Amino acid sequence: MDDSRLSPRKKQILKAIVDAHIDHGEPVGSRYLADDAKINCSSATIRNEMAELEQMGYLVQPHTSAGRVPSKLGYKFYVESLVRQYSETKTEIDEINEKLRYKLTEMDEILSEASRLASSFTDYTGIAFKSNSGKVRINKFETVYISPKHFLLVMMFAGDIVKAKPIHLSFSLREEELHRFTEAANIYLVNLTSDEITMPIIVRIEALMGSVGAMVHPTVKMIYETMSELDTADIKLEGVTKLLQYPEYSDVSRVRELLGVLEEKDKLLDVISTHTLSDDDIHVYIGDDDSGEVMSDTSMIFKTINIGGKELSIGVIGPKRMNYSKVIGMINQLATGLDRMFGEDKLLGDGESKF
Amino acid sequence: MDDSRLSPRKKQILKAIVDAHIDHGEPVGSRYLADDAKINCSSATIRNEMAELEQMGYLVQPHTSAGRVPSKLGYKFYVESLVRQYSETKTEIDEINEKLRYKLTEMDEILSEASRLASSFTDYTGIAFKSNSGKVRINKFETVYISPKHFLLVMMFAGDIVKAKPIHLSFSLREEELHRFTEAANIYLVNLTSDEITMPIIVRIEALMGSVGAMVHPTVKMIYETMSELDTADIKLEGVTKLLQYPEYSDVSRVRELLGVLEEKDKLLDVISTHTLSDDDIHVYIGDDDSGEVMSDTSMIFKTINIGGKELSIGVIGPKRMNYSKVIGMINQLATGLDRMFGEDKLLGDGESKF
DNA sequence: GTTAGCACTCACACACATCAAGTGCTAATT
DNA sequence: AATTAGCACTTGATGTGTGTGAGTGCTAAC
Repeated sequence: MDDSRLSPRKKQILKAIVDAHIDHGEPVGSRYLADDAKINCSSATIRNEMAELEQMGYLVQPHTSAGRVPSKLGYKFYVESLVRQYSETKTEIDEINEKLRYKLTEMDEILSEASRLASSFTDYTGIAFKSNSGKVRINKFETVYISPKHFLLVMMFAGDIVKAKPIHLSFSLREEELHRFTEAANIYLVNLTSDEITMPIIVRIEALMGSVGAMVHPTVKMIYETMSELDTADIKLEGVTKLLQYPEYSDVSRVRELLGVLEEKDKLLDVISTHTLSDDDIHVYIGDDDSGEVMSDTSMIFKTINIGGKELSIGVIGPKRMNYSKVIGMINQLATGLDRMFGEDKLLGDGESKF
Repeated sequence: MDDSRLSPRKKQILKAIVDAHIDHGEPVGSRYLADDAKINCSSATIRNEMAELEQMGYLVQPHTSAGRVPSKLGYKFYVESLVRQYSETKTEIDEINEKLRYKLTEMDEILSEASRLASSFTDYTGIAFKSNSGKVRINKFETVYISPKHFLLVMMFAGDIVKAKPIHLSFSLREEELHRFTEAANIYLVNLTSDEITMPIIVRIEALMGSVGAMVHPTVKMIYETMSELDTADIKLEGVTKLLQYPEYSDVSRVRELLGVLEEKDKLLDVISTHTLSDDDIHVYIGDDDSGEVMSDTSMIFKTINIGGKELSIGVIGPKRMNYSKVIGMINQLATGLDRMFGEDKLLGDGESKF
């Protein structure tokens, strides 16, 4: 953004307005800025400056006799200056990367935990999601024989991801036959993506299995489903209720609109992917009231990190006037914090006294 | 409940009032009942009857010049007569019992799916939960060697529950050593509940493992965590947003209160366990405005079924004036519906054209 | 036992006056 | 030329009074 158009005092005033608005949630007047915020000039001067800032598009006036509120552009300026300030803390990411890598199997849990933390560190809704970048490939199969009609299918994927699913059959299978299937799977299915599992391949395995060919279909189905699950995007939200404390959401119709979007996770991912201003790896969505966007008066801010080949994003959702300074700091901290969290011994809750 | 106090006409009027209130959400007046509902007497007569019903405690009047609204007792009468009507459909449960049994490993998914269905069949929030009845016991262990620092731990529990978790070590383990651990675990840990895994047992296994004794702690920790997870109660909610469409929740503070309870799942389970009127296996919670209960103006209705030793409850949460008739029918249907759902071939979405 | 009629109650909507916050503009000051 | 004081003006918010309509309870007639 071209900040050069703004004199130092304009910047100072703009920042003060955003700060004040974030604190109190109401339009900011010239009087307040002159008296309580430490701007060293009279309210009249500030009014003049505000008028110019409004003309430049950084501020808007809800109605003639109200104070000013930051516009989308105003927030953008504010946030970008903050991001610049924080962006030094970039080193630790690779560390977590390595540490969390082995937890990838429980990506679900990581997402939940991350969004829970993001929410608990702030007064906003926590969000964590993985995008659907890249198809996963099978490395190797293994099976565990449990009973004639019941075995465990172990799938190992690229990037140290391991998934195990129980398979139930309606007929009996001998251990030797299961072993034969494992070998076949390791020949015909390895190194494929879910899309590449085709009918001819299945038929060939079925042929190999002879009289128990019927076990192939449910098993391959499970393989396919597991791979699809790993491929698809996923979002976890935590602490949605926290938003209700803000006056922005004192109108139920607005709450409904917002929760509606949050509940439809596809839609949310869509909003994220199309409407996000990214600066380094901190992404910011700022809802726009004018252009009738889906989530007006609402902002999202999150950071994307790359773990074991998957992109994982952590952040918060809150009112447009959310405390960006705090949030950006928190998100950066969270990256390192997660590290410690997952590394710590959390068994038994009451410490390890028992063991 | 003692219905004998109510004349047939009183019952008819009471039912009509509940119905009308459920439909329109507003107090019901005598005029409406006389004209639009098919009560064959004049409004004055109905007024007299209503006055008596109010005195008996079945109706309440928000203010002098408003119509009547069913009281908790009124709803109770209404619901009970419905439950009686539906309670014949009791046979199918054993069927689902058997079919879903093999899906138990993914109890999580069953819960999610069930609450999703309950919500989609109605215009209310779906709820599904398992209570923490009974501790799970280990039947057998199995391990799969993946790499020197990485193996898969397979745990089989009573009731055909199988869980597999990957274990990552910071040092190397030989396949033979892993095998030795599996044997030890099958001797010392089988048939225990999570509480019965004690320090002496762990020490003994560590001793057996000799130089690689350090692999015992993280592994047993995972076993303990897995068992705890199976033991603890869990709730899944779906479609919380749907509640916002009802005028009962047009006040944000009320929404906040409700969502607050729903988000704290322990609290919700507590409400469920203490405040529920049960009739057969259909349970009904009716919020009471007077007694300052947690969820005023809100009702829950759910059915409990027993699957593989675990109690699973499915139902909905909605405004007090929810469509009980529809909901009770739906819940009974859902039991059988789930059956078909889980049995169906859902692979590939676009049918099985591909295979 | 039922019904018609009427006086009464009360929430709600509407109009209207008042209030306070905040602006824009002009003229005076530095 | 920039800053400031002062003042008229705008506008949402708040409070008050009144009318309206839905609905009741009661009494008297059927």
